[in-house]
Amino acid sequence: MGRGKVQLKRIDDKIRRQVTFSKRRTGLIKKARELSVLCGVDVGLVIFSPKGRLYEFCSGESGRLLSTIL
Amino acid sequence: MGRGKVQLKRIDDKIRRQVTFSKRRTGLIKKARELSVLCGVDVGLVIFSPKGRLYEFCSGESGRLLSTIL
DNA sequence: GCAGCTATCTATAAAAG
DNA sequence: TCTTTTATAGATAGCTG
Repeated sequence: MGRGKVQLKRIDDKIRRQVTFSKRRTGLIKKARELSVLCGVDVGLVIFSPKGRLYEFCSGESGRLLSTIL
Repeated sequence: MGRGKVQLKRIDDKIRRQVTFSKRRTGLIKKARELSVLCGVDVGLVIFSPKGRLYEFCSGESGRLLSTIL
C-alpha cells in the first residue's frame, strides 16, 4: 500500500515507525472486527506499543481481553 | 476489496461465509505479523472458527499463545 | 475446502497543510 | 503531531477448476 513496496523488516526511522504503527494498528483492529462480524466468529487481538501501552480488540460485549484484568 | 462493497454484517450464505473466513483469517494473521515486524511490537491474535478450531499468531519465538496451554 | 484469476475495493506510505 | 490528500500496493469477492 502506499507509494512503495513494503519490506518486511523493522522500520529503522523512528518517526516513520511510529506513524506506521499508528496506522496499521488501527487497520488491524478494524480487520479483526470485520472478520468477527462477517463470519460470526470469536476474535481476540492484543497489541503492545513500544512504550508498553495496550491496544486490544475482542469480539463480544465487553470488547476487552487483557484490560479487564490488567 | 473484491467486486462489491463490504456490508458489515454476518454473511448469511454458509458457503460464502466459510470462504470469506478462510481468506480473511489468512490475511489478518499476515497483517498481524507485518505489524509486529515492521514496528517491533508484540502482537497476539486468536481466532476461533465456528467449529471451535483455533487459529493464532503471536510475535516472538514460539508464535503461539493459547495452543501452548490448550 | 483449497488454489488461481481478475476486477474492484481498501489500506496506507508519502506528501502536503 | 495530527489531519487530509494523493498515489499505489495489497487484500479480497465472486468465479472457475
